[in-house]
Amino acid sequence: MLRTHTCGELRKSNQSQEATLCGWVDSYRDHGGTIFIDLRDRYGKTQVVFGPESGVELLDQGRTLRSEDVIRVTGIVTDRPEGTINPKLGTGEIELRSTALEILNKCENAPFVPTQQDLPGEDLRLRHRYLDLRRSVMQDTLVQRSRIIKGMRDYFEDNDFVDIETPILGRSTPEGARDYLVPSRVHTGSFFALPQSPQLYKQILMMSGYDRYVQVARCFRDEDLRADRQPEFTQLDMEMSFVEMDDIINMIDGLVAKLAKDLLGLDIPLPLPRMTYDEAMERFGHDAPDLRYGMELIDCTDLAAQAEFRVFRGVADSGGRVRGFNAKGAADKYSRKDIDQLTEYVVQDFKAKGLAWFKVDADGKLASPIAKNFSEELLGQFADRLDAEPGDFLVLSADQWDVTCGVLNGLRRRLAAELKLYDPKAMNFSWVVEFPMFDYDDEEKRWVAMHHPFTAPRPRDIEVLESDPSKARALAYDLVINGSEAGGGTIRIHDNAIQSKVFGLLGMDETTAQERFGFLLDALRLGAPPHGGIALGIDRFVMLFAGLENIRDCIAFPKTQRAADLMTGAPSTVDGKQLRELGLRVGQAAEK
RNA sequence: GGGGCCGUAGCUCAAUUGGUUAGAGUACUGGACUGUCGAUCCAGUGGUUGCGGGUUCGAGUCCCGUCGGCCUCGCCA
Repeated sequence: MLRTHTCGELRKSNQSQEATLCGWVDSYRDHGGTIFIDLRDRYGKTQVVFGPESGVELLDQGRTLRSEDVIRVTGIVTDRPEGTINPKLGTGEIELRSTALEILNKCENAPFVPTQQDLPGEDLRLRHRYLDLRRSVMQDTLVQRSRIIKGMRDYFEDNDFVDIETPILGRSTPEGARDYLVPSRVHTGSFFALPQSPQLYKQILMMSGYDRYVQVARCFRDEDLRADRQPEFTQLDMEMSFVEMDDIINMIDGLVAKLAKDLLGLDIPLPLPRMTYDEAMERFGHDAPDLRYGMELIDCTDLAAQAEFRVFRGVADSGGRVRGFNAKGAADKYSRKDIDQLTEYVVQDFKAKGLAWFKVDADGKLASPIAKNFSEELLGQFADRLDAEPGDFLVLSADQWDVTCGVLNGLRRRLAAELKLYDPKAMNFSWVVEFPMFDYDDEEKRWVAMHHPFTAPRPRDIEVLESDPSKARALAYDLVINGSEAGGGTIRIHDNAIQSKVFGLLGMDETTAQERFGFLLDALRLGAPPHGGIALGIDRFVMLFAGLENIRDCIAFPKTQRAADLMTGAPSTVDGKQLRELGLRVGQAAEK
């Protein structure tokens, strides 16, 4: 090693020892006859001193040092003089009196320095990621990430899971997300797909007798990005045989409790609370409700049906819903202009036609531009239903059920953030279970799997599978942390007949099913144990555990919203030769 | 594919209703200084206001297009 100690290591007990440190120049303070350098590595900072006793030559050399130079410095560990101890540094009681300096690499004209107080724009940070990753916050996050993954691996190892790798080059399936494709040179005109998840492989592993499988798996989905979504992400993927839903959930409960204890020092009572999908949508309008605050949704459709107000009655009469919630004491926090903005938000983002609202005045009466359309008695009933007290702010959405879900979930999250209704450090874990098996796709005019086509229905729903697919509920479960989906899994179908039936419901004829999933259908007739599993989004776990607001900050080399790597310039065009070898020609749209 | 915000010195930002020579902090360069730790003090360098077009006597500012970053709806089994 070029160093004897790290920059976070030296203490008073090292007094008078000779030590050699390597690191980056964090800052320098030149007083003429004395120069101070804070030398930094990922372990900490140590003050290095070049003084008169260092000699003219060394002092002049020290004077050339600038931020982010990489140096190797040897000196004597010395107690700091009275009154110059720096309590902010772990090494603040000592300093290194330099005797030799080697500049390993100068840093010239850095576009930004990791120590500057105002963070540069994110494009610059991504373009020069090596500078950004030197920031202590980024280093702490990546260390936290490493610990989370180790915690997960230890936990599953302790529970007799086997870590098995599955292929990155696999078969494309049109179901689900868009695939990233890799052309095959050997099979000209054919393509591999990068895995959206190791789903089928892990099921096959269950049929192969590895009854507890785990993998830290990289997954790829070619869909548009979000603050919490990257095209390339990492899952903690696991699968178990001879289990029921409770077994998987209990296993993950134990993991969550362990991670919360080890990393955050939190004691999480188990079992984690559960609610069904139907309950979540009814109470919160979303399948990953944020339970850190209240403002639960309340149905008022029956009251709306009695109103003269056409918007309400029309919606009630046509099978829609009128629902809302009460933002306690928020009436004076929202001006007419603010409410106009809320209205614009729900109209633009959730296809609402408008937003109904009331402020509760000092007498407990509901005040609003639309109040004149209601009898006083009916207003009183709305007030009772919504538990209205003076100063409350009530919002209501009148529309088709799915629109009211979107609108009210959006408003609930927005108001909770604006009104600071929760402690940003609070952690809330819960399960949402029994998702619908299917969603109806209006464009394709067919049923599509809500989770994936291998999901088992609740046993009692097998008979309604064909008669009324919308009623069938799945043995599916999502882990929700602070209103964010942190993982999801299902019990799988382990019966060939049911699997074929589900493929059929999804509009897949037998030939297609055989072609795409023949190997699975075969395996389901050759000794398939009941099995199920789950995948946890590791990036989101880290993000939520670290209290970060976007997923890029917990990934070393993330993509931008347009799915590009600004540092390397990926994706890029390739040589004509490479294309010819693959038998590919780029079309006009791509050339433009 | 739709909606929104942003782009001014290396970096972070300012610039009145469209009006004189586009400013500040920081970084950088030179100088002073033996105890600082956001060192301090003095002086200086630094600009195609992302790019292209338009409106105007006059555009950083208004309009259109385009590139890039972010947020979001759709999308994400």
